[in-house]
Amino acid sequence: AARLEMGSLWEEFNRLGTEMIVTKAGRWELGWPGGLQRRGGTPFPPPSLCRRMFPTFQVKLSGLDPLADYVLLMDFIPLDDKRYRYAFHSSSWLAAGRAEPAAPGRVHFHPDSPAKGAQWMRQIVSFDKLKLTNNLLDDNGHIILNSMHRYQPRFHVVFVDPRRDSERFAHQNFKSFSFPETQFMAVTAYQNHRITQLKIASNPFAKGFRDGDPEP
Amino acid sequence: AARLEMGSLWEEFNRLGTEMIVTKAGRWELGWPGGLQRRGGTPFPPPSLCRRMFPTFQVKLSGLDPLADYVLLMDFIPLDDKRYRYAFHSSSWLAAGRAEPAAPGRVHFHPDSPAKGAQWMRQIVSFDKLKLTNNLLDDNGHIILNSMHRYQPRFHVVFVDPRRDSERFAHQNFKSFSFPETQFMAVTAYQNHRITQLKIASNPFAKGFRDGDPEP
DNA sequence: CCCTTTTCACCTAGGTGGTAAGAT
DNA sequence: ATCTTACCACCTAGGTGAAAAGGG
Repeated sequence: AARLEMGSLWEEFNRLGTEMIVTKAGRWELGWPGGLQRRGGTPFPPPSLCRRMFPTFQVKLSGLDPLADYVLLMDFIPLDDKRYRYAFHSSSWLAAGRAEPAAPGRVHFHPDSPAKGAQWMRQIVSFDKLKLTNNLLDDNGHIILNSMHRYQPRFHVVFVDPRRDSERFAHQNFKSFSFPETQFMAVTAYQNHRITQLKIASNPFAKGFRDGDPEP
Repeated sequence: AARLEMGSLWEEFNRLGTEMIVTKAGRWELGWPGGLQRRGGTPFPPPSLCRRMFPTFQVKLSGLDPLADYVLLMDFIPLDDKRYRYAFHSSSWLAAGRAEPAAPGRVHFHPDSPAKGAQWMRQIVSFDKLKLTNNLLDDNGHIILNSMHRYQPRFHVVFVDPRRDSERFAHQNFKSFSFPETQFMAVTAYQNHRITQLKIASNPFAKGFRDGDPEP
């Protein structure tokens, strides 16, 4: 079994309509567009400025065979075949035509895979290395999504079957989980200001944008 | 086979007499000694202020079975049974009695262990998570060393034998490497100023202490 | 006296949304 | 008008040796 962590935060976002930022910027071939430096002074910063998800997808696993090997991974499926736009006057999303051609289907393997069931169950499994991009040509292995389209994250547990011709049992060795409260709209910039404010309030890295004061 | 990376840097340190810092400070039970905060404002910082090695121990592996599993680990053996002190007037180390009782013998498993030979050989294997402490009661799994004693790092490659009663072949499944240029003296503060200057010049995290200017 | 511990300023490294400019 | 990008200030997180303070 798999229990979604931070469920109440996910639901809080979901009530407003979760948005996740997607960017391009996979790799810098020759340097920095407008100059040579970025911030502190790293001349040629390392690859990937693509965005993580917030909230981070995290699960607590149970019921695995402690001694068996498992591979954990995630993918993202379109929730419908529509394209959306945001209507500011009504603060709501409107369908705006059919979906663009689906991006290359990619999966993200949890970097600790494969590992024993005991290891996975010992603590919360966090997909905080997963990054989203809207670059169809991305070659960094990130998850490719279309902006202004809706997605459902999926989580898969694959039992590594030591038997030969284990392919024939593949369907038995595969368990998938979809948590509806983790659905989101991919965007290149936040549309709903209440989403922005909730991100700022709950993401530690956005503390610099907090107005007011404390919380418990 | 295993080739030591950054060999010329190790040799440069070794010619001067490499020193590695060891500290206590394994865990903070209740808070911060002189108050509640440290720097930026983290109220209860995460464990471990113990020190890494610099240079970092890194090797390039070859000749492994790409499809077999291997565990990589390191340990540290005393180079002699002496205690040392540093004579500033002569800028040299002098023997100063017998060694203190040996610290609990610990090993550091590379955190990617176990992994396939192909994975280990794909890129340089770096032990940058390895930390040194002089706290005999350390319970964070760090390597425990006595200050003012000399040590030889050792690197071990263990073939994970899938056969039953593989214990009987353990000696065959174990390959060890010692690079003499990685010997060092454990200290709580640097003694030889030339070591300090070389650390400052070559460790990126010490850039704040560099006087002069550039290098290629 | 010799060695250890604490605290600090200053870095590396990289995750935030804001903003203005650019693209379609 | 709508969406995208580049750059920025401001964070989190944590790895440096210096200097002062502490301990035998």
